[in-house]
Amino acid sequence: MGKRPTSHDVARLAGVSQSTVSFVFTGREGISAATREKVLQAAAELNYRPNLAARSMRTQRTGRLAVVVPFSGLNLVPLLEGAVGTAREAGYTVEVVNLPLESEGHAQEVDDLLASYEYEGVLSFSPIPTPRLPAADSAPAFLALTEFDEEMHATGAFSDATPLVEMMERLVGLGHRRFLHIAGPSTYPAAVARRDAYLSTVERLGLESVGVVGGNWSGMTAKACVHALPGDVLPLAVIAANDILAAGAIRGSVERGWSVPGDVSVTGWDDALLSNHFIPSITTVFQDRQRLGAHSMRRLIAAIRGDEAPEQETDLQTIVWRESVSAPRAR
Amino acid sequence: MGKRPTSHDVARLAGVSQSTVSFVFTGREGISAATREKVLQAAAELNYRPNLAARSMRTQRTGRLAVVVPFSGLNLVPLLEGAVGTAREAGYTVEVVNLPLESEGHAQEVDDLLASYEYEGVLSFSPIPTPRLPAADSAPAFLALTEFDEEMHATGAFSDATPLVEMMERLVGLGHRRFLHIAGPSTYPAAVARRDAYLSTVERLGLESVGVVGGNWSGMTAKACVHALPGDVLPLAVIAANDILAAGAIRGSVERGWSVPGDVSVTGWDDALLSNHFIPSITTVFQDRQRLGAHSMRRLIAAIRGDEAPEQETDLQTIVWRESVSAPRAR
DNA sequence: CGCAACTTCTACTACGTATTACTAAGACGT
DNA sequence: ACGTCTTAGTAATACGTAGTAGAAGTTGCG
Repeated sequence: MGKRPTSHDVARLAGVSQSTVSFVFTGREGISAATREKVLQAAAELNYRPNLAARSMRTQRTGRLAVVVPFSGLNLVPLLEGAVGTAREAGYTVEVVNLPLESEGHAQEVDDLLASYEYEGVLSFSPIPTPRLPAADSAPAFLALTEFDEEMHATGAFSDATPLVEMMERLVGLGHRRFLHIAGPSTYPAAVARRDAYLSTVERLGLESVGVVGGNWSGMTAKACVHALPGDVLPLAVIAANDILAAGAIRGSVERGWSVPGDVSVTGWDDALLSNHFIPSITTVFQDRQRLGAHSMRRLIAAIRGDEAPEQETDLQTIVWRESVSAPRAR
Repeated sequence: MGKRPTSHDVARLAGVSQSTVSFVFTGREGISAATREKVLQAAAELNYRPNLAARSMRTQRTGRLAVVVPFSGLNLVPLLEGAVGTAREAGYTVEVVNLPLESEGHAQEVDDLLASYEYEGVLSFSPIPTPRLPAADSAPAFLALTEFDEEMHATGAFSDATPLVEMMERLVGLGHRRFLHIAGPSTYPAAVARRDAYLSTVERLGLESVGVVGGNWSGMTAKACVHALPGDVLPLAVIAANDILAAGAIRGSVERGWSVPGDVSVTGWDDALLSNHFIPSITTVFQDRQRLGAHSMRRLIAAIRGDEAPEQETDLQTIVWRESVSAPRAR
């Protein structure tokens, strides 16, 4: 008969009380080795697994976390991999909740998630303002990977745009003076951070900026932007917020008969799958998303347990220099 | 006091019994509109949510599904998006379990997942043999997206290699006679299916095959394979199992001074992010992974509920013709 | 008016576990 | 021999819900 065995069944078979079975499974002191062995053997024989729903009701803990994810162009797999793996090691299971960026009422949905009491913590990879927490003491921990501060500037490891500054300085060192930025959508903190870093670097180094164009993650748009440039902008350095935009920019340049990197140097971001095989291969910023995912999850779990927050990870982003960047060709 | 409200609290506030509250929330007949309204208002006031652990214990249903995922090179985001969205609409939550392809004992881990009784169903995007089910009647439903049949040939929508046949026929129509296949790892049913389709098409049409090379998803390997070709193979048509491999092959061809598509035509698979901006843009097979994910989840849920399996989706894969393919240049 | 049928609600119980309070039995010191 | 302390186990209970059996009130019909 296919009835799921309970701790009572195990107790009966082992000749002990249900309490003893429970003690064995929760690892409590004061059980003799002989009894423990008997219980474990009976449990194995019946293929017993504790009923997590019952346990959860008794302990008032669910052992479950939610990850809020904007299923969109960006590659979330490494982030998820890091987060899920870390959570599992800590004994949590992870549920994935889809929260598209475009959807109305992000904050409301996250609020609901928190208020549902079904999760001990919620980790959001969607850029959303910190939601209000439910009134209860037992409010789950919440952690957003990217958060807006009051001035809508981005914070968080994802949004660290210093590699962009470093790339621009290197380009200047190679002889570049004229720059163009192809930006991502302003709903993305990371895109905003890169745009701001671009503008402030132009300002600080006294460079010529042809403009800030774009505004979405479409390579077609990037290509169109390059086609719309005046004919006398060469040599030019294009700082794209993304490898897709960079690829579009390269395509557009080549279509106009401009050589990359001879006439136009291009940088991207994300180290997309085909970037290193692109012709020319694309200079980009590699993000260690798996490590970032794992780190975020560690922070969340520390918050749940009241532990001290783990140290911030460093070197999550590294510049990968490739063929799409060179000194401007003498004209 | 931050105590979570229960149905008893709601009942007290609404002046009814706990049973009535339960009836309202489970939508049972025989509750007057006035009473229902009173209950809902009290619940809203207390911000009451049914405790799913208690409900689950009572109903013996968890409302949870697991998705087993090989976090590896392939882009799983659309698959997950489709699957998670569909499950949510059907009232299920989805947990993500990482099961790397390389790990030992796949079947064991999936068995454990099934035997844990924590999930009503398990959907696997990892290519694994069908695991044995636990003895209980209440065994959860299991569905693997890709399954091996007894001869280790791949089945399942992912592994339908007919677009490859169609691409080869078109290439033959353009005048191609000499082919090369760059294969993926044989642990992937889809890779095996494409290799087999390649070989049988070569056979059927009496073509010349330079070989089947590769064996992983690395573009570097693909590039090396092209470099290793003899100098007199032109014109050549390269059928790569993947856009990454295709990109590597194009890179290798260009490095050897061969023009693509003039000397070498190349096809890929997956429509990777940068494929349409590649120079030349890559002819590929677009997979509607989101639709496939949603369909797989519908199948799983139908199996759980004992419903009839939904009809197989068609047109999940479509060929996208791009610049990397043309008639061989006259030599 | 009386009985049946229906509507609307309530009292009570079971689900499987973790844990508190308690008991029985030795061990130990005086 | 007696009381105390320790060890190893048991009995009993609460967690919050869904659903069964039944009660109270209302309507229908002869």
